[in-house]
Amino acid sequence: MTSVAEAMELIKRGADEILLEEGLVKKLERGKPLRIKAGFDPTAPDLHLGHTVLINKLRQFQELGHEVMFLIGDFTAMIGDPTGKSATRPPLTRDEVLENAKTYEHQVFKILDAEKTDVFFNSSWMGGMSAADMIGLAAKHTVARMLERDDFNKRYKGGQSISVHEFLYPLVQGYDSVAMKADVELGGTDQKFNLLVGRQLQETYGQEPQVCLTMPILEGLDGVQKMSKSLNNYIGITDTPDDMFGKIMSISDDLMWRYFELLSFKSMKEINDLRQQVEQGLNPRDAKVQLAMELVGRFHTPQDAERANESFVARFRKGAMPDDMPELELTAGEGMPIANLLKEAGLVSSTSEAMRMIKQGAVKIDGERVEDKGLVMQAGTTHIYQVGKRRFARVTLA
RNA sequence: GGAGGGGUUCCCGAGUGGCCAAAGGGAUCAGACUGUAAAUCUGACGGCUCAGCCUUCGGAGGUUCGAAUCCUCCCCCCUCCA
Repeated sequence: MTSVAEAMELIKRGADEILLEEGLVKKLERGKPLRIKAGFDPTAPDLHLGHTVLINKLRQFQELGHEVMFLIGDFTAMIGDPTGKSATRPPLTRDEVLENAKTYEHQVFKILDAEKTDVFFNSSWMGGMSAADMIGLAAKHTVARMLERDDFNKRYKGGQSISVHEFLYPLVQGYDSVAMKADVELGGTDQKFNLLVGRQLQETYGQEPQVCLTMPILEGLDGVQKMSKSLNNYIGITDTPDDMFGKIMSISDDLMWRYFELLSFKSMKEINDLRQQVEQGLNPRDAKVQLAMELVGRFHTPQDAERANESFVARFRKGAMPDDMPELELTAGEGMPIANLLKEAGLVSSTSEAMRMIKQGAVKIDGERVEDKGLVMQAGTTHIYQVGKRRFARVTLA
């Protein structure tokens, strides 16, 4: 049995803020499994490692023997979270929501134990709420308190519009905590306000208020901006083993430690030991390999991780070709100029780019650098074409 | 509804008649180097039948030998007032 102090230390790892810490200690001291809530928007089923920071924390609670409640915000998705400056989202159909939810669960259960996770949909209690109930709920909170929220406040003061329904989002999210009798709710730091509304509503409804635990937003591959698909600095959990491995190897040596803390299941002691070894001369690359192996192994298999590692070493340290690359056949007629071929094969986006790549010495055929940009490839040949270190294709001209 | 300001190449942002395919930064890509797709340095960065040509500066017209730059109309965004 883990002591309360030990549990607190685990829980605090990587956490941005715990409100209130005393509250959590008190709950833990009762020795009963706590009800841990985390809500997810069913609009974006493609998870990346940034999302998993929170899910890892859930897993930790699960390992400590608590009850994880995974909430799919199918009802709240209709409102659209006003957090940040997100634009109005198109409403989803029931089928889309269910489809997304399924993908979500599938991806999430690579981290969480499906057997020990309860999945909830907030439409199951919100859907039946009448207009009168809704007004009742709205009556529990004041405009002044809503305006305490930083982004509402800025928008209000800045003269930007706030739709009335946007005030409902935190209320509904808060009410979810009431309906689920949550002891703890997890969220990103940007969710702090919403989480606190849950606390307040629970008190209004005569429940012990939940503890709010916020997790930091993970930086993307650039190490500066938050990881997101639109910034294209993400590592998707469905990325191929090679890709995932490579992307992790591409993060800076500094950022690596942040990833270790937030993404690795290694204990902080192990991580600190590793860090010390690097300070004493261990190649940071080797530490990064460990991280890459762990994560690829988690989302694929340990064998995949092993293979990805081998192919990474072969390709980037020894300059070998990858084992599998796209194979395609193009019709050449009377031969095809190299620039067009590269474009057709999808290795470059335009013939202009192809010309540039050739000038820069980035294009190779079967490992031989191409010097002549007027080169015409004959029909009936098969070669491996390469642009840079990462783009390959085996092309047969017919 | 009224008064101002603005829309430039992926993003930010200079450019107010020719020297503009358009400064600078970011992102990206390539090369070199290396300890890695880290870091650093160098270069490229609209398209094409590629040392030549074609198309871009919110949209449509117009003025001019010549327009991102001037004129007209239209669309969109922002700020202030109501």
